[in-house]
Amino acid sequence: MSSKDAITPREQDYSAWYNELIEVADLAEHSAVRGCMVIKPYGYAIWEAIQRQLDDRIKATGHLNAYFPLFIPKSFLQKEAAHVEGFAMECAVVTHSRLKKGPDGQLVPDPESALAEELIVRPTSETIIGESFARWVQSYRDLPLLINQWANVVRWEMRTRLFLRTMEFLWQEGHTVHADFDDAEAETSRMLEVYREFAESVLAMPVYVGKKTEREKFAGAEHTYCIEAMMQDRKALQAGTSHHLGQNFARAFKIEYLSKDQKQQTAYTTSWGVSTRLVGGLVMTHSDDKGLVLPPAVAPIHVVVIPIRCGKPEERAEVEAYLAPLLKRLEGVQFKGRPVRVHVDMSDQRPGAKHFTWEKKGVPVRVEVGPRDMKEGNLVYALRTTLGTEEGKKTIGRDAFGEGLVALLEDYQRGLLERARAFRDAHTRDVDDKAAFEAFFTPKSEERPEIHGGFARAGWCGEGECEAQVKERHKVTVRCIPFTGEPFTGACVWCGKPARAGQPRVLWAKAY
RNA sequence: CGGGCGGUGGCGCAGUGGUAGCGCACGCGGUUUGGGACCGUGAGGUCGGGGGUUCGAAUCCCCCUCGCCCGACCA
Repeated sequence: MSSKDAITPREQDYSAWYNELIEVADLAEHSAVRGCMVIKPYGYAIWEAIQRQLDDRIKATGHLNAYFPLFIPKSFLQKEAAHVEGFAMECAVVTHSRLKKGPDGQLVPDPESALAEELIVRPTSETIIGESFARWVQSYRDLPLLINQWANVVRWEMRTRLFLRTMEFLWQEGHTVHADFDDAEAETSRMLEVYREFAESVLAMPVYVGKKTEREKFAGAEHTYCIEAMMQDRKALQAGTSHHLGQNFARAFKIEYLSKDQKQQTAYTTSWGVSTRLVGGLVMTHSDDKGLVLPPAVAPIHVVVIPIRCGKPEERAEVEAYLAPLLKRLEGVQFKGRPVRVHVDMSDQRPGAKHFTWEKKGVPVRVEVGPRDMKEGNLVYALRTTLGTEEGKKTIGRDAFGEGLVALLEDYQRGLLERARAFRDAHTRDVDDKAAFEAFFTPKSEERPEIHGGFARAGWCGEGECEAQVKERHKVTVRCIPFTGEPFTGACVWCGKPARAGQPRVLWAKAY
């Protein structure tokens, strides 16, 4: 693909579109290390925006940040049976502490430096943190213990995709300790709600909330709650998880406290996380065939100004003088608690080329300033996506633009959420008949196998066997058992036995 | 980890045994500038890595590696 060409349209090949978009928007690239990515400055700025705003919420709910080691002694991982079972297949293992020159001059691990106990590069930190928590928690007065860490983790994946699944990824992982089950349960729910609100108000990504099935829950958890988003190819993306770990890790690591009535009690723990995968979700929720589309809340740049003429020093000076009152006006102006970010593109590309560049990078508002506008006290602006309203550029007074910018960004942010919600709702359907269920998930065309119905709400008996068969046959899984919805009294869509009592229709979908 | 397809300048590609090329991007000079400018002139590649066959390998053979797609696994 030459840089002059447009990217592959979504209709033609959704995967190719995704990969090319990440390249042309300059978000990330493959590294020399298989399965690992380099997050480029523009992509990292999006992650930083996510971090900042989520970190604010994590702190607002009483959590403190801390940092634990990258390396986990193998014996720690082994202490929780289900946990080690779940992660054993994808662990990077450190076996030696130094290199030496081998017979052929190549560096090899020095056999004499073999570690007495091998170290695992953390795939998640429940165990290493559990070991600390056991010492930190002594009394009921130490509870609840509410900790979060921002970190990288490694899971040795066989098949990777930029942002969606890489061997190393960045995330936050909250780890908390509570006196009893109910308090841990409240925490698990509270943080899921933080994620839901964050996804919708910051990422403009509508999500379904619910509980994972036994098959899909976190290795070592009592139960797992999740937020699930629908991508434009109608597949589900697990965008965040919150786990009630019960006493599983507390028992394994002896996280115990003396209660008010002088009894030694085993604590209850939770963990919850979201990762750089959200950036991939963001891309697949909003972007179009022209490139990235970003909600202003996470856009590294809110407004890019494209001067029509700025080749000569006197032209630049004129543009700068014209923009000065606007930039001054916007100083200190905030959107979603962060300064409004304006970039003036004085590079020597032609105006059209600048439009294409910034359009691909998803900047919400592009502003043109030309000789005509400067004469008339105006500027011309265009939104990255018009969201179905009237197309094209609008002329507005320079000062009026400054006045109205925050409202413009707010409308745009809301518009993206509404559009995504409408798309999701249009492709989420109650399906009660097995034949209809199968038809729903059967691609309409060989050429575009990814296009299928979307999310189906359907009855489920609750048996893992049914789930397994559906996955085998249609690559469809239960994404979650929604918290809301009428208890469903009909049959399991697959086996025909009665749906599990008191449970609503569950959410079935193909997933990333 | 299995199957398929790929790796030639930053990007996209041509080149099937005989002097490594093209387009875009890039540097310099100039003319331009309201949706991807044009002219002139330059720079840039031990052809993914290693081994083999050959007088000679980007090209043929073997091994490795990385990427993409499909499976199994997974945030």
